Amino acid sequence: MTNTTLKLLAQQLQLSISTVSRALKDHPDISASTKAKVNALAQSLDYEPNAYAIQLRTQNSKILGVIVPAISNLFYDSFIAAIEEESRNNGYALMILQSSHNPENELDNLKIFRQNRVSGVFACLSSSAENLEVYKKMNDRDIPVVFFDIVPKDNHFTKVRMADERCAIMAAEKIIKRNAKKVLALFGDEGLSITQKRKSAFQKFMHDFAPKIHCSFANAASSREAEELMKKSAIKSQKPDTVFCMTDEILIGVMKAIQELEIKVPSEIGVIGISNGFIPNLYYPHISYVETSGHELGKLAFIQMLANIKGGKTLTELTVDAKYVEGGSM
Amino acid sequence: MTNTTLKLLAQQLQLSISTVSRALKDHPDISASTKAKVNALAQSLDYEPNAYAIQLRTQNSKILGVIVPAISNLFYDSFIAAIEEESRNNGYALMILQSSHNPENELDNLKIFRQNRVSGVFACLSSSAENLEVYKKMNDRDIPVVFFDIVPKDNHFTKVRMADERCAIMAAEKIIKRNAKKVLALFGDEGLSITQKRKSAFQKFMHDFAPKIHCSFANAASSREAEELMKKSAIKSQKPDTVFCMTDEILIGVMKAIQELEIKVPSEIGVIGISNGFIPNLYYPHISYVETSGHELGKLAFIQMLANIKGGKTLTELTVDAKYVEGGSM
DNA sequence: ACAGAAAAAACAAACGTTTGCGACAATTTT
DNA sequence: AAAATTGTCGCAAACGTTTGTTTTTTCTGT
Repeated sequence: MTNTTLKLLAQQLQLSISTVSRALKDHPDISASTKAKVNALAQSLDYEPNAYAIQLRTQNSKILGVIVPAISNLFYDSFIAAIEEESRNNGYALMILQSSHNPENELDNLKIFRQNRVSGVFACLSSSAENLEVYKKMNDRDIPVVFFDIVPKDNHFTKVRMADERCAIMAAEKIIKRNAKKVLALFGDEGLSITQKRKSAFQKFMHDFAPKIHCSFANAASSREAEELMKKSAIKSQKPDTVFCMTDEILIGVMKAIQELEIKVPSEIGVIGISNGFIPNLYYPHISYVETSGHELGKLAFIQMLANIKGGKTLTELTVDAKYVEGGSM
Repeated sequence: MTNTTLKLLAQQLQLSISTVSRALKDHPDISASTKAKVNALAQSLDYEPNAYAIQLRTQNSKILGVIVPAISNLFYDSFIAAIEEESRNNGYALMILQSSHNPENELDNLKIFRQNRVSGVFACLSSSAENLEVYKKMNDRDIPVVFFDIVPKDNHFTKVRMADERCAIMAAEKIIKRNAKKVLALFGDEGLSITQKRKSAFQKFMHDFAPKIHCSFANAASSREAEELMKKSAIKSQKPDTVFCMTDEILIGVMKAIQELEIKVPSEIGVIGISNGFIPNLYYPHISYVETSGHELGKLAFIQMLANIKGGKTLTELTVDAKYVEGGSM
């Protein structure tokens, strides 16, 4: 079955293509009666405008690209869900690609985006390798780029991210309130700027406001490592009475250790994390956490994108604030 | 900055557009020397073919659509990850939309797909409401549809899904091997055909091969409900010694109850689930489960899609088999 | 009844490709 | 030496829209 086009409609109605086109979009030049006829026929032949022809003509694809390290990720998928929703409400379609933490894939994906003349791209850098030239090239072509979560240091770009320092500090505050004596603070991949920010903010705050609390810091690149660190720490004579987990991944490892060693939460040990909330609510008691909402971030990113698309350049770094969610683990 | 087009290249090289076009795709008509020149200039001006013009001309979009109830889902996101990977390897781009379990959104999304003349769509029905006409319409327009996971009963479509009955039976076998005396079997939303399949297969198998084991069956629509059911059951004088969880959601609720009541796994109770593996590995000991891999399913779906696109119609229902993964919970 | 204005509709070009066909030279064949 | 073949390349139409401009039709007021 051949697709129905404006031409087909025009022929059947003995009208010109332009008249049909204008009728369909309710242009004032067209009489009410013709509009009615056109709409009726379009309906019955279920006409669907060809998006490609439109974009070719208008140079506006109404497609946004998203590039994430991995879709299968508790944080990113809520981010994606948010911008997907916003996109649909604003007449945009989404094209989602994942880099799988591989810079090469990232380049391939960006090429697809360029070839599809996306109206904008949301990007989360894959790993620490900042190959920013490509993104600059997109900006040169008037394709706005909004970075989220893992953003470049360069501030020629629009960026949205969580208030990383605030997150860490909020957690530190809670730890101090709990009257902790000895805390184990576990952070993620040392190469990531997000880790550095959270770690240094946490360290500084603890040092400034609770110098007497004994803190041991460590980095765990995986859930497994976090589990090992927790186990080792629990065997020592001086067991920690509170553990801070910078990411869900770390929290998972820590909780596995806690379950295995049958340590009681929160009586024997307090647990606090930074998370979007899914993982902390898997346990009993629920783990207290500082919420970093991918959903919120997505909404914010979308607003920025729209502003970029409509009103030219607005190069800013925005952060979405965090809030503390009480579980029963502190 | 204006995008570089074939026309621009042609002008700068004093060649015709068609020659440039052919040179770029290594057409035998063009001499090696011209090809070299063209490629060189194209490179330096980094020419990117306009996907829209191409599709308008060739009527082939090289874009595939995916429609899922929700991206934020442990199962779907691995499915998506798989087809995203395959797509990229095969020169397709992916357009992902979520229906949010809302049939209306599903329709909107399908419209976007039609307007973008996607080459095919992967669809997972949102809820039990089967509005299949739309999908038939897509097939009429030679847009292949591959249903996955939640598929229609109608067999005019290509479908891939997990071997639901087998999953349930494999779990039942393990339960019998464990010498269970009293088992609590928890299933999901009763309206879903997937629930019915798993439940009836499980029941029948237990009845046929282990009639002496006492089984109580129940449906839980949410994690919360599962938690309640588990708690109630554990308080009874006749506690179950084994619990079967049809989904991750149920497993989460059950484990929360188990942690709260401090029941020992597997000595006091055996736990087995059906899952893609993420959730079961969050606990200590790891929960034993029958694996339903979204990843596998995605690969299979993609193969089916390619077959549909290339070789006309192949209307079949394929299932991917499950395997048992031993944790420490049985 | 007629000029002039307003309303309605048609014309045509453009967006960036692909591709069948024809043009022209250089080379080979008879 | 004429004819056929081959190697390179250009012409032009087409894909389905949108939109500025022009043409045709209809409606005013006098």
